[in-house]
Amino acid sequence: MTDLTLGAAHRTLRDEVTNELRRRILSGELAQGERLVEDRLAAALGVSRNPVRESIRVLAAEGFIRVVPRIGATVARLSAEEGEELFDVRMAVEGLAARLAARKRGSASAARLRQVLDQAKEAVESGRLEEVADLNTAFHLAVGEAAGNSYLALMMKPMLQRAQWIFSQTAAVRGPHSWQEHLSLWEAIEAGDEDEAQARAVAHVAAARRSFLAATREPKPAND
Amino acid sequence: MTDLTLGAAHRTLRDEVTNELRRRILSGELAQGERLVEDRLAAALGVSRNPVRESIRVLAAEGFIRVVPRIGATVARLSAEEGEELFDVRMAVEGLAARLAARKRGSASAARLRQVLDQAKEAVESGRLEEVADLNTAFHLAVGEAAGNSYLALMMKPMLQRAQWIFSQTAAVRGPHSWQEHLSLWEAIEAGDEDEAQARAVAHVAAARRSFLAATREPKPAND
DNA sequence: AGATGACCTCCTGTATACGATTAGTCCGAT
DNA sequence: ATCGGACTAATCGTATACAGGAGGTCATCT
Repeated sequence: MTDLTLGAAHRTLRDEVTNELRRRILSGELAQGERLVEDRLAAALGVSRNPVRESIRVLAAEGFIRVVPRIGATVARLSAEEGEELFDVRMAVEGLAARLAARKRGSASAARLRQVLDQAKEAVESGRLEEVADLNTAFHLAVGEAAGNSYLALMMKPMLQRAQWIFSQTAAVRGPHSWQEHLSLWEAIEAGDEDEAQARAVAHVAAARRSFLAATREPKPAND
Repeated sequence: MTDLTLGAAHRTLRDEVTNELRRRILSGELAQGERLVEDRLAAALGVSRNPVRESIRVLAAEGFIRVVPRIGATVARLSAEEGEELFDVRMAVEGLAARLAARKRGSASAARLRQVLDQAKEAVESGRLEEVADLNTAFHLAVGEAAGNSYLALMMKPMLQRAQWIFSQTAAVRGPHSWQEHLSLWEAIEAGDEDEAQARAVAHVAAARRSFLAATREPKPAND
């Protein structure tokens, strides 16, 4: 490992493995219910079992992996109900995040919102769809960070990744329509209108829920 | 390890270590900012470093531990602001939990609520204060589980433990008064009154916040 | 043929070993 | 006396080793 990262900025193998496994789960490369055999993952990633094991514990705490003692780890299974349930949590949490972000408008992290919006606009227009999904999550998380509540942001990260996972599974990409709602939410936050920001955040999640339900009820995904 | 636990019910060392470390953090035996040296913890608990390392990752994901690569782990520090911030999150999340629990009244997990209430009443009357704190967390978590939303319950567990941690640090035990509010919340849930259940849950957290603020503003804790 | 039991393989759980980096300490030079 | 640099101890990051449980397979018995 001739690696030039210095000091605390060093990225350990366990972090790289965690991010890579999470990415593979979110993208569907690792399917729901698939076994995660430590030896094989370690060999595939070119590391020993230890970093893999530590990653598995973290991803289990985040709810992406199910671990049974002495049996092993599998990618979690997400029933349709569990998918739908998440939206209730999101409405409560993201509504709060939007309200607090509006209250704190103009903070440094609020600028990040505009930045993500611009990146997303560009990605949508270029048709880079996988990137759009990541930026979608990034925007929602940026709202959480703009709220200036550290635990809220800590908690939202796995929640939003789980949401991204659900959408990647159901192939219900909302794309451009979704970004107009983001823009609208951003305006309310910038205006410092707490009630409106919360309402728009909740409405946005509710719209995502409808899109999810349409996609799961019918074979053909609603691609609005 | 001549240990008779069978099958999936087996408790691994990492689980035991995780629970023990979490307990020590919540109780204050491990102070904020204290270094967690893997070797020493392993020796103190009579295990090797591996279970300890895996525990550290989990507790870091839950927000109780801060890890800096190549430097080590320390018990997280909680500023007064961070403590206060948590209450905003709790009001949003626990309000939702109470509403959903009221919607689902009569489910199997709703019976658990009554059970915890009874245990707590007994513990309060016997003056077993440490147990009361644990039961307090257990009650709030039981509301989360009665909501019938798996991710909500998953998310609430570390959140409530964090709340318990904060209270143990500030020595702001609310005791009996708190349990009357619990009883009142339980009644609203049992009655299936969603609005009232949410309102009472939010009010309960708001009262806890006031108690927390009073305890942090003044040296002498408000012990209502 | 179906059921039962022994064996065997795979894999997890745990421990130990070693390399690398950090931070503290001591010494010398200015 | 203070600053800088080299040495050293402490401790993390990673790899490897080994024991024991879980599940499958095959043969044998009924």
